[in-house]
Amino acid sequence: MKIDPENTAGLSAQIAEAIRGSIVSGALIVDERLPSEAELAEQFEVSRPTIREALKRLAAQSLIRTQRGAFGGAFVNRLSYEDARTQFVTTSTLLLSMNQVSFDTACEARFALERACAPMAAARREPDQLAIMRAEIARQSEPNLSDEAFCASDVTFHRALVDGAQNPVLSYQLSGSIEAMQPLMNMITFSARSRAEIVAIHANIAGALESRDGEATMSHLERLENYTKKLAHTVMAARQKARDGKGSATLATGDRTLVSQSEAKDT
Amino acid sequence: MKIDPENTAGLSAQIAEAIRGSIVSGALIVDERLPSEAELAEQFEVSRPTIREALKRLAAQSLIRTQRGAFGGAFVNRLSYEDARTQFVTTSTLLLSMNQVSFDTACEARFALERACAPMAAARREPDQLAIMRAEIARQSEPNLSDEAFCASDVTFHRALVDGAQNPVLSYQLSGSIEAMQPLMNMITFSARSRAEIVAIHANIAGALESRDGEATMSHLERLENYTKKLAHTVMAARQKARDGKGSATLATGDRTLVSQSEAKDT
DNA sequence: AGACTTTTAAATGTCTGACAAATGAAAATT
DNA sequence: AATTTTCATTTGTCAGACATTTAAAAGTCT
Repeated sequence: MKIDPENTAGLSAQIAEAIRGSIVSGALIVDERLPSEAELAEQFEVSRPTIREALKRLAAQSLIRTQRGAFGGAFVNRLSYEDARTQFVTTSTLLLSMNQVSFDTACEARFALERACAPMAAARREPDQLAIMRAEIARQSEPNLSDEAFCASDVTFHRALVDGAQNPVLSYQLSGSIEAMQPLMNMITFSARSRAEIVAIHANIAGALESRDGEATMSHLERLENYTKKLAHTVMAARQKARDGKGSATLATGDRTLVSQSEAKDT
Repeated sequence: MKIDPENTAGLSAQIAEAIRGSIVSGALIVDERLPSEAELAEQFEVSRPTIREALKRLAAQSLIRTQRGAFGGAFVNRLSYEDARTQFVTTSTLLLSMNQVSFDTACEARFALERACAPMAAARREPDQLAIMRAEIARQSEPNLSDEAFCASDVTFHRALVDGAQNPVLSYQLSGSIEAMQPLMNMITFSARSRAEIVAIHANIAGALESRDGEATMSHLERLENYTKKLAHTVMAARQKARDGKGSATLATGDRTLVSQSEAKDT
């Protein structure tokens, strides 16, 4: 593990990379304690603040955790599904909000992934997941529910569906993907009419899962995808009209992202 | 944006979180320059090293980039698909290597996701993707190819398939997922016999995509999944036998992960 | 002897102050 | 007018110091 002081990348970045390599390669195993900051500073021949910056980089990625006090220090973290999911959600959310991803593209990806686990969920779902889905359907039927709460319930519903596949790796990816789309979904204002339609499809999905019918689950999901896209298009068309009204020229195609974007200044 | 000095989370973590919030909420837009470290230190009423640690945390997640010199500073980064993918791959790789994920579970997730984009790839694939797949099939047929090179070619092949769906969000997730599984795949030693089998299935897949047959693509992918699992089980059974030979008692089920694991010391 | 309290050493968290290096803008020079 | 030099700004790094936390070790009392 040697460091090049001339490298423009910066010492702390190089050191972080070196330690990350040791973790990935298995030289440092889970729960193993790293040398103290003072020792690391000596090893890498840099100062303690530099080491600390490197460690903070690793901590930001949940690769290590630190503990104060005697016999404290930095320890290799066991990356939990929850930690991984959180990171995935923040990354995906930012990706969607900063890259002018069209609503259709994001929506298509999300439902393609969700359909992927429909057959597995139909085959393996347990009463728990069905119960959650039924409960969320009931909540979504309440008339006094805010749009945000409706969307949050939607996320819980679909997460239960994904969890029904009983595959933690799939759950990690899909629930992250679904959650990352929530800000986009929150842009849609749901009328009583559209809510009823969505709840009906949700009920279809729950029913298909109950009777362990994977094919039906997939086709209902497809209907839901198309309906969601249609709703989004309606919202965007309305906004487009409002924008046209105040005279500013904007994109004519209705399939751009809903979130407001800063002008893309490519570096 | 106020900070609580009494919070046990640590000042730099709180400050990083505050700035992250400003970025996610849109208060800070892409390519906007943050105040200088000295100014931030004054605003948050902490010292510059503390601010620096916070900024390094954000830099580790590609949320900001820094530039030295006059009119330099920290700038909000536009998160690119490539950056997001890289982060996703490292996170997923670590997750798989540190959580005793069974090979079957990871394999099942990977192929479920890949099948999800098969219909879209069949409908939209362009000559480019087909050309890449044919080229990789040719490479995989070379007899003098190392196992690692064979796996790398495998990744390229499947990535082309995924890219065929023409959905960048899907590509970001799936190619990341496929790449994260490579270390597990590298554990398998491919005999000439098994390579021939895999190449044949790959050819089937390419053919199905060429004729835009989504159903056939999916069924070939399913065959490939089952064959991959079978291969892994054979390898694991052999290792199990070797381990039994030297007398150490281990798990009897053959579906545990291939990678060596440290004992799980739950915190 | 055993249980409880106090001490203590090690480690991280933070601060102050300083210097080096890079960088672009403005000023000076040709 | 073009080029070079100067210069202020900002990040990168360092050194040393003190505060705070923590668990082990030593001490004390019953």
